[in-house]
Amino acid sequence: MAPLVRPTYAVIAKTAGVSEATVSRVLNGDESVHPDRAQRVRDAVDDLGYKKNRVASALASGRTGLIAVVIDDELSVFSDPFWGTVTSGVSRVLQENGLHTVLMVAPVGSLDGGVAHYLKSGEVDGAIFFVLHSDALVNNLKKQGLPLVITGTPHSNLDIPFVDTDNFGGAYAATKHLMAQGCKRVGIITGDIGTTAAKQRLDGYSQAYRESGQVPAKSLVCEGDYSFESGKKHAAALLAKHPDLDGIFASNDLMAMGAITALEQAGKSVPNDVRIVGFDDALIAQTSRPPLSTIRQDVVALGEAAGSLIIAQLNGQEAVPIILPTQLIIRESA
Amino acid sequence: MAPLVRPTYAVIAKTAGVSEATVSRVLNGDESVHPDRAQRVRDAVDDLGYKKNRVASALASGRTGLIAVVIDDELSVFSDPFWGTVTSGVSRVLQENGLHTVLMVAPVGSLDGGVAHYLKSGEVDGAIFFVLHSDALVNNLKKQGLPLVITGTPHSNLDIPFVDTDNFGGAYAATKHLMAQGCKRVGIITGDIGTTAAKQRLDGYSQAYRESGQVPAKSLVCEGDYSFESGKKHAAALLAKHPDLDGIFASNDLMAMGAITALEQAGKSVPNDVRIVGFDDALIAQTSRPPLSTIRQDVVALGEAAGSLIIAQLNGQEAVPIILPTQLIIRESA
DNA sequence: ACTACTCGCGAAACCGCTTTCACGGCTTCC
DNA sequence: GGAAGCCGTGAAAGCGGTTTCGCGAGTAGT
Repeated sequence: MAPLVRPTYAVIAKTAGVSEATVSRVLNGDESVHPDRAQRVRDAVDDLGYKKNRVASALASGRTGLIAVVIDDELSVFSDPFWGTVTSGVSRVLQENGLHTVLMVAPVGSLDGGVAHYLKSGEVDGAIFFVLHSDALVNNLKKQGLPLVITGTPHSNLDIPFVDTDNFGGAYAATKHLMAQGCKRVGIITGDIGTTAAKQRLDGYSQAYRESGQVPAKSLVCEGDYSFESGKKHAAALLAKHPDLDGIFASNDLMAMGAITALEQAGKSVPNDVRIVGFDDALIAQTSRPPLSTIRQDVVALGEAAGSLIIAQLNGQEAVPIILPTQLIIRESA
Repeated sequence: MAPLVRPTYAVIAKTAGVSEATVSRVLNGDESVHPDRAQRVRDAVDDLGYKKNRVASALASGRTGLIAVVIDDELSVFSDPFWGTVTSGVSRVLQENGLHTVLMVAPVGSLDGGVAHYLKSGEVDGAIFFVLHSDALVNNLKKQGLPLVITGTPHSNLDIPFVDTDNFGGAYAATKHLMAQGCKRVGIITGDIGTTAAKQRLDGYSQAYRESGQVPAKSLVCEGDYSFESGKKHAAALLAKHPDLDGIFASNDLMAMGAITALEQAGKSVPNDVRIVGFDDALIAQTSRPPLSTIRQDVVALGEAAGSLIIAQLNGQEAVPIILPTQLIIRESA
């Protein structure tokens, strides 16, 4: 069993017959130590079951081994499995690299709030921002030289590395698929158009539409809010405005399901009368009736990419934005 | 703007005209400092925009202000919004108390793995375990005096405070409700019976059944695995065995939805022929068709309770298990 | 053979905060 | 009036690593 008091460098140094400085060198991979002495140190470490005290190490070196994952929002964000899944991806990559994930779920608010202070206090070696409501804090942190990563394409050009799903490409593929199935009049229910993801998906839809030789009517575009209810409401509205509607691309699966509900209530059959494609490939896409055709994004990979960008920065490597590909999943709704 | 180099006690002490010891006392709420000097210190802190270096503080005091949330499983756990939601509850409570959440998603494995080492290394002031596969590690940590909390009732009596939902009461209420609606033959699709939660829900069902003057037939009990597919499969099997089946209590909403699908495929109407109640009140319960009657558990509150139990222990207070009540939500499926 | 470097290694300063310990000044009690 | 006790305070010793600096030995250059 492990000893009650954990050994320190002093003990290692004595049993290995070297100085504490040498112990530190060996444990930090300094090559300049003679192999024999290095081995003696390693033996002592093993014998004593030594584990470095990361706090002391952090104080001396200025590196804490902690990366903050900041979710600038209320708790509700986490009830969506999306962010939880991204977080697990982040966590895994960091853990593999000896780093740990500190979770901060809170409205970030001002530059002076608790979260801001924590990030500035040097307690973390880097930060990953999920939902970004204001650029002020990240700009400030960037100036302080803190390695940062943003998930989702930022609105403005922040010159901070980010990771994102290929929203444009996914929406483009979804719309193309609908048209390939023979749809002539395809509506879109977007997400909050204030977010870049929603905007990019709309752009992908528009592009595919134009390539079919038509211009999407303004009235075919509805701005939803990613909720089931909004999908339902806008699908009903679309149908009312366009009785010949035969396709809908919804910016997420939940709205797609709302749309299915609305259409069936209106006596339309999915996919016979109207075809529907969602986005995300969430769990509900499979349990939906009919099972939902959708654009799969690899959410864990998104988190892993974010983690790897942080690590790249810590290693002084260049960190360039990462855009992950999507995949069209064809089920029964389209 | 904040100064480039952060001030230290030395600076505060000099500008306030006191010793560093006094600065420390003031900043840690020691009452014994003369009010005037204390105020001078506070003024200096404000003027200089001082923020305590928590790493140095941690080294000196032995308290890191970090609480680990350990999920002893693969990443997949997080694709279920359940744990993400619990985590956000934990995070919020801790943050309010000046503590931070360190997320560890990994198979804990042996007593010697990375997670185990981290927890033993004194880098965290406490740990909250979510999915617990083995008692060995927690027992070990408990012996070391680390404040611990477990979510979910442990199998064995570990004498470690835990938080849980009133699984028994919820299942009891669900079954009672079905019977009150006139159901005579009610099946149950449980979760993995190896988990205490699944067992408790089964017990609640059995108890309600018995109080109706009947004994639930063995063949009315199916062991599922919380997946949509398993709900579908077992509902079909139940119906095959019991053509007079008129009610199903499913241990979670996803299985309840699977059951609805199976029943409708078998030509049964929900709720007219068979009534169904789920458990969780997940998002999908509302979007289900028909909308699912279910047992709501307050998942955020579960996390908050876990956080508060950790805090209680840190304050030297007694930490007793917390069981959170459930609520019957009546929609259309029963 | 003598200076000039290099190289491995240990002594010691240092990271910034906490906490013990002891001291000077007061009050309290016989 | 003197011993005893209390209180607020500062000096200084840690906490357990990391890192600078310089020394002595070994190698090389002339």
